[in-house]
Amino acid sequence: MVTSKQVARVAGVSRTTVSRVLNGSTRISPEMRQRVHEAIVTLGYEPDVVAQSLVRQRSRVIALGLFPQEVGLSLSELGQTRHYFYLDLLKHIEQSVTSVYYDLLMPSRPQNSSPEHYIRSLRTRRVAGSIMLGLGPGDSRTQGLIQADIPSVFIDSMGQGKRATYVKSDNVDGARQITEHLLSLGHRRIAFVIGQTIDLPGMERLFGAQHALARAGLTMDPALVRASGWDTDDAYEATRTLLSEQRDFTALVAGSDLMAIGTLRALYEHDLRVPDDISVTGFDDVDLCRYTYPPLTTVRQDRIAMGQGAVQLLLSMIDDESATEPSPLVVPTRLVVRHSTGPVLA
Amino acid sequence: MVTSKQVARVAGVSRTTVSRVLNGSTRISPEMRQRVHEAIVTLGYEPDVVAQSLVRQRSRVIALGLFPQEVGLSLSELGQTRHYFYLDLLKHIEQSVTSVYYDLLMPSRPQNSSPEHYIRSLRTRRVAGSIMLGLGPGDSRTQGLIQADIPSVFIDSMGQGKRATYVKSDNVDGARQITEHLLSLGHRRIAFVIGQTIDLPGMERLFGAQHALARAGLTMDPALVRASGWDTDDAYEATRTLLSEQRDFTALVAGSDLMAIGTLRALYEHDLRVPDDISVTGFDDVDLCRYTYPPLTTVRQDRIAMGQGAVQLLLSMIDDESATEPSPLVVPTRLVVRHSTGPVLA
DNA sequence: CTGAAAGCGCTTACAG
DNA sequence: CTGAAAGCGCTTACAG
Repeated sequence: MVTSKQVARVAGVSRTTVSRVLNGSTRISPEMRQRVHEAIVTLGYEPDVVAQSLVRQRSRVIALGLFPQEVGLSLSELGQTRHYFYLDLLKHIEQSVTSVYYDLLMPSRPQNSSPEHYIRSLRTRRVAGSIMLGLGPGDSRTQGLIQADIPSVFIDSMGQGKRATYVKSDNVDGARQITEHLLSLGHRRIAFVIGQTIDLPGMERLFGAQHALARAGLTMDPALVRASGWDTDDAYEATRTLLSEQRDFTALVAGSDLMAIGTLRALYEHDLRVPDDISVTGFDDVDLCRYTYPPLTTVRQDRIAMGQGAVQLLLSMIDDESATEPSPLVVPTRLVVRHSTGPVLA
Repeated sequence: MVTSKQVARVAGVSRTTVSRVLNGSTRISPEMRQRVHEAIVTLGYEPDVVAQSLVRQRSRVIALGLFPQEVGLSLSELGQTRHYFYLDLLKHIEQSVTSVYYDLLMPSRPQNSSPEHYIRSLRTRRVAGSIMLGLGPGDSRTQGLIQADIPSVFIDSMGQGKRATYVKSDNVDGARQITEHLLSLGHRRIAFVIGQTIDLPGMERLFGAQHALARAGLTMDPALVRASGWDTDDAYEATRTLLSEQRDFTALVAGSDLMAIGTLRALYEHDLRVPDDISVTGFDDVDLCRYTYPPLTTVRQDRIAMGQGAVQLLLSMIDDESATEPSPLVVPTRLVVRHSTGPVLA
């Protein structure tokens, strides 16, 4: 490999000067700068990032932590329906990270991974920061990260500390909007097939719905609420069970779009038509929404704002050592009305 | 951070000894080993991987390259239906990589990425090797990698060199099996909605089908062959077009399971029943196959063997500098008969 | 504006 | 079996 030493020799300067040119230091005579640049091109030099990481005590790498998990596998779960939205979000994260020339790392995680262990492994890799996507509420990694000095941003789970903050959609407002949409269509008996109530999005969406109901002078009927899990299949099963137990509702709010897909299938199998017999709503606004039958009324999460915002926050923490505790970013959501919802037919 | 120097001091030995204990050198007295271990535990020491990488001239990191792409984004496309199978495969790759304590890296790639540029960026990162998944036939990265000294294995695209090899399913045989299955059910007019003919899996599957037909004394009718692209939607559109032009076929071979899903939808919209009116087959055997209606007859790709095999090959190249040119791994495929295929009804 | 020297945290011949 | 010294390829005070 070409080293800075060789560049220095060819350019007839010291390695110090080469380094300075590379790092855009001022106080370099144009002539030196010129000579060094020529040598760099001639030799096809590119600095060794490992050496840079060592001396700077920090690499240009951002660790990615995904989902609740025991075994430490990050990509394993990505194909699951419950993570469909995150796949899309990940794209924007990667885009932002890549545009500032950081790499994304999936650290291998040992089995016996205590919080300390996890932190230590990030530290020995000298990662500049970490982005944690969709962790569960009691994830051991959160513990360590919020008190460590490694900048980190959590998406869809809460983590706050001197060098940690989080990003999330305004789930409460989104759920409120969509529930109000149903109420305005005349629905009064509304079923809720939600993901889980212990994680952040699940909790908030439930809360938002309750809020909307309360405003309308209604309360949520516990018999119409099912915390099924976030997969398409979970929602499918839960909807079937719900239908077998009672079917006096005119609308069903699913916890996500992919869940709504499961719900739709269960309804069709029961010969119920959407939206004529029952209105159905999703959450997320993934691309598939346009392909369901009928196209899904849902709440759009602004993944661009979320992804870019998360990276932005992270970079500002990385660059500003002395930063004050960064405040969380709450991204607005927006109701998208398609054809899976309609007025109550007397 | 705790350094080996501190460990040495606490244990009352030299850093050399600490290093030797860590790297499992023999020729260490049990007593020394004991003392060092104690110090390590006491201090919670873990070696700095960046420093290790520098001195060893190699990091414990494997770069991941995914899909044909201009912009250098790896995760962006993962959600597309055409990559559904790869998501599953990726899981096994990660599992294998992680079990030997390597990290997976998605290097950020600059826009003007020439082959040399790509190689240089891997080199300055000191990656131990790279796994390239589903690249297109003329990918610029392949060029560089096959002549570079960075060990690399290509999955589903061909790349061979002194330090490069590839892994793929036996697509030819799989396509042959499934075509013969249809032939044995009495089908003679068989349509093919295939992904693309320029990439490796597409080419091989087409070839296998032709082979089976030829054996039966038949030839492929060009009017019944559509190279649509690999997405569900592509297959959906292609099937619609096909049906609008001619419908004198009794079976349809889709290029993948996800494509078969698109095909099924198009057939239903034309009021054709599967398998009574038309038999349909997929390829891959993804989990969704059991959820389609009817469950899909398909060819199973052994993703475990592919993933583990790829990592195995890579590690053997990494560990054995002087290795001879490694031979490619071709993983057997297996016909899985479900309910989307049936005999021709007179 | 420029360079010699020290140092980042490790490993590895080389001596003993 | 053990350690002092050199070195991996950079950057960064410190002098000048």
